[in-house]
Amino acid sequence: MPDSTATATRRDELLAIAARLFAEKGFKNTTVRDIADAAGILSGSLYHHFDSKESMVDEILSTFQTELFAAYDDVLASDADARTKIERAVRLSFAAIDRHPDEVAIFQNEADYLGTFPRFAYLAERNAQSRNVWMTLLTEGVETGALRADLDVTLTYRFVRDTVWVAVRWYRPGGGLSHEAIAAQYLTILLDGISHA
Amino acid sequence: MPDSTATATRRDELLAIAARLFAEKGFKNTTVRDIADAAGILSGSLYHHFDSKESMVDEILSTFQTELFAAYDDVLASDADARTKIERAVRLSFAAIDRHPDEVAIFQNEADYLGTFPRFAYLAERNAQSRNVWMTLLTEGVETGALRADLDVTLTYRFVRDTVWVAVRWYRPGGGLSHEAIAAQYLTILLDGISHA
DNA sequence: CACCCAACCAAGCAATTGCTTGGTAATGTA
DNA sequence: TACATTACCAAGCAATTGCTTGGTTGGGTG
Repeated sequence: MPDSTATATRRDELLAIAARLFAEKGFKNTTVRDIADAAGILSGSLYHHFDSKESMVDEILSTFQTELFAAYDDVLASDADARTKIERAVRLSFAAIDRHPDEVAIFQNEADYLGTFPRFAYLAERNAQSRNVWMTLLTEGVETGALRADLDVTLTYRFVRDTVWVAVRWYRPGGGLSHEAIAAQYLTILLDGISHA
Repeated sequence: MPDSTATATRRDELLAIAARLFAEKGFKNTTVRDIADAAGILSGSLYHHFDSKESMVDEILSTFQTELFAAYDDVLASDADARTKIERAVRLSFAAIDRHPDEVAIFQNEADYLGTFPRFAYLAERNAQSRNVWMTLLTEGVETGALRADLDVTLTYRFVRDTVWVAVRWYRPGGGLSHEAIAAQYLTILLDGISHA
């Protein structure tokens, strides 16, 4: 029996190495020789596993997005109240940063640029999908009275989206602060503000 | 008398063009030919005005940082109360995004990478300086009772810093929302939260 | 009129880039 | 033993990159 696990494992190893470098230095700024060096092989050998450097990023991003949006759909489909769903969506985002920091960083840093190529058109679609999720949750929150009535929902959406994901810039898995603790603190600030009650 | 104004003007034009491209596509991803094309000249002609592509970013970033931190120092030195100073610092940041969107974007996107080169060591220093400003303001806010006593000041600093600057990703000067309006909305969320009172 | 100089062109070079080609070593499988 | 497959190497090519060099132009200045 051919060990398809070992095959997939080596590929996944290389993908993980590439993801780390793309996240650290940027996609364009990472050469195939950088990736190969980090993996202990020659650059040409990468092309035994992948078609192109572009297809590496493509696979990294699309795999991650699929997983992430499945989780969002779960929250949307649940029958909890608006506030609970918002809290779950926030916590789930910080958990994603914890589990896939490189993927989140790549998406944050490169999506705008990569999105200009037809191949990465799905990035814009996912972005619209994410917007729908948050706008739905926030609108429901205002309508049910869980959130302030005078909220600019669009602006709040941007605020929440940006603040949650930008944490990938400083959060390091295994550091002093767990992603759950950060999510909790963030939710406190978001929901109740930093001002003295 | 040689017209030193015209000289400086052409240089500034070229710098502005480079800044726009660096902000749009990234530093590494923008070629000197891109810049020259956008300016209507040949790539080699850029080297009549600048030493290198690197020195262009350098000048763009250092000029902006000098202006920005002068404004922060103003706020810090004022004798207003903590909450007023925080509000002024926030408003001033959104004003900076309004006046220098390209420079802010470049700093946000490239500072981490450029900071690894000795030439751009000042970026890390400025970063530390910015941290000092915010930590001072927030700590003073907690001590004077303007802010909640249970705040994680370091975490709050990161949230404030990130949220303010990340707005450069979607804010467009001259759009429907003024930077003052955005700052006001943001301050409402930050200080009082989005939850129903 | 002779000259100056800022701004630019034309041409190209050396380094780096993504990627290709033909081959090899190791580990299985029939 | 013959064959297949996976993972890799060695060498190099074509395109792109930042930058250099020597020369030209055109609006001023003395």
